[in-house]
This record gives sequence, C-alpha cells and structure tokens, in this order.
Amino acid sequence: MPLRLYNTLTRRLEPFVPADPSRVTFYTCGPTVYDDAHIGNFRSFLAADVLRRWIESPLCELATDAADPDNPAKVHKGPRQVVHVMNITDVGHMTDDAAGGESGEDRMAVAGRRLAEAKKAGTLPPGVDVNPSDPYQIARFYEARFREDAVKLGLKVAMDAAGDPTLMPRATESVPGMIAVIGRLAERGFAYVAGPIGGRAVYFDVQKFKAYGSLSGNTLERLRSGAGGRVSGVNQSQKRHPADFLLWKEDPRHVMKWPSPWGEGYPGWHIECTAMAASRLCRSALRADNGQSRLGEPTYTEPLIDLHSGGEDNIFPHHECEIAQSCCAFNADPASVTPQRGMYARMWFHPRFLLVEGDKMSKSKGNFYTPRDLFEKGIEPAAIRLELIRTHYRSNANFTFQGLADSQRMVERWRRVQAEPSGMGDAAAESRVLRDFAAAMSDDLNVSAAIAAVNSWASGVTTPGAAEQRAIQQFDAILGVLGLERPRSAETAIGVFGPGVPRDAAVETKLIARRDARAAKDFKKSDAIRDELAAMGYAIKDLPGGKVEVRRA
RNA sequence: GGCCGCGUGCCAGAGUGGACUAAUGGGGCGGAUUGCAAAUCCGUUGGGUAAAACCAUCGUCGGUUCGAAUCCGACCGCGGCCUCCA
Repeated sequence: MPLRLYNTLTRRLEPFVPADPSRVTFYTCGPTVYDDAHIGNFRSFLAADVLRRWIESPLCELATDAADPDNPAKVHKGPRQVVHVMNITDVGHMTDDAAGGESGEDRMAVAGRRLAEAKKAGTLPPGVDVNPSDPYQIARFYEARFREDAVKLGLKVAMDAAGDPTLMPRATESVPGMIAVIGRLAERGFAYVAGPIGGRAVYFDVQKFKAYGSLSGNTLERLRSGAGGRVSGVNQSQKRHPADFLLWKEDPRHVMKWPSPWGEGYPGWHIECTAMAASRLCRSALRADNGQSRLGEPTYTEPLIDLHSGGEDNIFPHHECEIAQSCCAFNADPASVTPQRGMYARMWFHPRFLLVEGDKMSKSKGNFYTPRDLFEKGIEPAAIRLELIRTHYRSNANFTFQGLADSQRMVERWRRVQAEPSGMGDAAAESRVLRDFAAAMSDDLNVSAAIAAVNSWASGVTTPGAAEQRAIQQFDAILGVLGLERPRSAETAIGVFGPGVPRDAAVETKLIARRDARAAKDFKKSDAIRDELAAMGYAIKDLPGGKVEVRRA
C-alpha cells in the first residue's frame, strides 16, 4: 500500500507522489535560536524526522501516479533518498507582532539581556563564554545547544548536517538569496516599496496573488475584517491591504543588518524559508552561495519541492506567505496556481501542538520543559523520543511523566528482543509484523498503530532469533530509539547509581549495612534499611552478583 | 467576535457505519519467581452469571439507519489560527 498523507493544502488524505520518487525533497521550518528549543518544538521536528525515515525505509512504497495510486505497476519501492533540509532562524525577528514585524524589540537583543543577567548571576553553564551584546554569538550559542539536543534525540537531519552543513542553513548566511527573490517579486509587480528613504519597507502585495489564503482557509475579505482594530498605526496605513506582509525593512540602526537595494536593514519573517528551500532543494530556481546569488527564469509550472513541514502555528501566516512569495517569484504564471496542482510544495505536513499534563504548555504554569531539563532528571533520550512520537501527529499529544515511564518500559522491552541471544526465529511472524507495521505507517503515519503491531509481536517472541533481530532493526530505523545514547550509571563497590542519581556516601553506608544484615539473615533489619532509603527517595533493586541498583523512586 | 480541529475505559492512546465482546502500552488484581521486594514471565481487568443469557459503555442531548464510538444537528468542554510561537 503506497503512503498516504493528510495534505493541509487540500484538507484531504492523498497519496504522496513526489516528482522523483528516488530522490524526495523535504523542507522543515527549523528552530529560532534565541532560546533553547522545548519538547513542543521537538515534537514537531521529530514528527518530520519519523516521516523522513519512513519515506527512506525499504518498507515504504510510494505511488507514482496520483490518479491511479493503488496500481501495483505504478508503485515505487526504492531505493530512495530523502534530501531533508531544516533551517536555523538566527535573524532576530521583532517582539511587537501587532505592527507587522517593523517595531518592538529585536528578539536577539532580548535574548542578550537574558544572557547578560544569567552571566551576572553566575547561572550560565560552566565553560560558556558568550558576549551578550553580540547577536551572532548569542545565535551560535543557542544553535550549538539545539544541534546537541537534536542529535541526542536522533534527529537525522542534524546528524547529517554534521557532515553537510548546507542541510541546516542559517538565515543570516542566506540574505543574498532573499534579496534576489525580493528583487524578482518587485520586478514582476508582486511587491511594492513604501515609506520614506531611511525607513523604507518592501511589502508583498497579497491582492496580486489569487490563491492567497488557500492553505489556511482564509479569504482576503475575512483577513481584512479579522484584522479589526489590532492593525493600526503608520505601518498599516502605508500598506495596500492589511494582510500585505513585510519582505524587507530599511533600518540602519538595527542590531543585525545587511545592505540591499532598499537600503541597509533586515529581511521580513517569511522570505528566508523561500530562499533557503529553493537554494538547497531546487538549484535551478535559485543558486545562492557565499554572497553570490543567481535566479533561474520564472518558468516553473510544477511545485519546487515535494514536502514541507512545520508546526501547526506556521500554517498562517508563515506558510501562507511562503507559498505566495515563492509562487510569484518562480512560477511561470502565478495566477494559474491552484491547491490541486500543488503550490510551491506538493505536500504540506503540519503536526499539532503538544500539551503537558493536559494543559497548554507555558512558562508561568511551570510545565515548560526542554530536553535538557529532562536529561538532567536522568530521563534517557530514547524515552523522550518515543513519548514525543507515539501519538498521531495530527492530534494534540499529551506529554505526561506517566507516559514517559510507559515509553521507557517499552524501549527496555524492545531492547530485550534485540539483545537476547538466539533461538530459532519465526520468519512467518516476522513477515506478518512487517506488513502490519508498513500498513499502519502508510496510513497517514499512524505511529501508534505501528507500535501496537510491534508490541503484540514482541510479546509473542520468547526466543529471539535472526528474524526477530532483523525485524526490530527495520522498525527502529524509523522509530529511532534503540541506537540513541544512554546515560551511564555510576558504579561503586556495592552500588550502581542510575542516571540522574548522584553517588552518595550515606546511601553507600546503608547499602553495606543492608548487605551485612542479609548475609546474617537479619531480614527485619535489611527491610528497615530499604524503607529508610525509600524515605530518602530512592528505590533499590538487587542485581545478580550482589550489587544494588539505586534509582529515584 | 470570525475560521478550523478535537473530546474513547483508572491513565496514555488506536479505531471514522456491521467481525467493538473497543487494538496496544501502563496502572490495578491474581499467580510463578524472590527470605521479602524490584525486575521479568503467565493470567485477568464495565456490571451480572457456575457458565451463559442479559444490561451498560466511546463529552451531553436529540436525529439518520435494519445497525452508530464512527454519519447529521444542538449544547458543553479543550486546543489552534485570525501578523510572537513548533
């Protein structure tokens, strides 16, 4: 069965039919780097990662004819490569949303102030030396932390980018490409310049693009009325339509600025993705490297890329604007572009938000976690990854500590299937579970059902053999949990201190006393010691060989 | 205020007209194992019965249908967007 996905653009389940099934192009809107990414950000990046891994899997089949998707003669079985690009947004966009990104404070400056305070308070991690008044240093600092977290959680694009940096391009290094695209939009009459010299703004003219609104289900009329009283002031009054969005802002005093035909300033929020996606995934449309950029002729009648993803909040305005500016820069006839013929990307993939313990995640509620927070608690990356991917991407997932514990146990169970030495192996069961797994994944990436298939198969495996190890390896190529880094336990003469549990001499003393009591068959005493440890917040487990594992209860 | 999505058992979470007696995992309960635990393995987990029959159940109320967790309507609750956000 070929892969079907829910396409936000058409609001339908559709077969995924890339231009070239052996080389699929995929762009994911990546992180902003003025703070650490949190688990909600990672849920959406991980959903994209699972999708990418599934398309690369030999188990995945793709239709090659949208009109006849189930025809076995028109199915692509591989081998297949996915070129997956995820950008780094290191241009500091503005805090003041109501004015359309032209006023307020630069987010990178806000981050700098926060870092400066942390530096003063001495709460920066040891070994960190970052100058809080240099926006580039701030961006690189958070970017490095993001890459580290991403690799720990098995984000393949981050692992690949270690060898090929062009897979995770930086917005600040893609400005010439953005300027080229803006220039083309102005040339073709889709953009206009407003405001006085010294404070000019280039806007995209939404009324010139008929299909504007089709991704988010908006119309220009509704956008105009919905804008209401919230859009006011000088920036709005110089626009031709309230939904017109900023492409370039002239502002010579801005913290990050570049020269352009419209004066020294900074790019708008949406243009960076168009430039980076085109220059890395569709080089005939735009080549932009190291300050040189060259646009191809605007002769496209087909989408530039196969697949585009981002969090659900990106649907409007970000992706809506990205579609508009991309089609108007590259398509032969932007007026004839329709959702059914594909706009800029063939398939639009939007994972939903993550809740925490049933609540919206927010700093004020104290339910706001980064992967780092969880690593520090001794929770291993595999458990976090599984917890974040095991709910269907189009539902609001609920992150809970109970769920994290469930995920941890599942991972351990799979490890046993993978690791335990061999029996005969059951090739029939293997082919059955591979088929069920593939059917679930191909059905709009139903990871829960796929995991259910793995679990019911795994519970029937008593003596794993070659067939079982082969199967679990194929599943994990997609789920991506078994190969992740595991936190090490600290081992002493008697204790094995689990992840996140510091070695403690008082605990050691009690363990020794307990061992002696058990040797003397004084179980009353040994049980009392176990209770004391429980009161201190530790759970213990006797290991073969006499050592005792110590974990947090 | 406008637009969109969701609501499943103790919890998480699949299931979108008949095989739902609701997948799967966790938790609970019983058993094996253990000095006792933990971990692991086996069984069980709406009510009812010896077993059945029967009754109840997928936010609430109503409707469509021979048949509804699934389709339609209203209401309630939650989430998203309506130029910060994954």
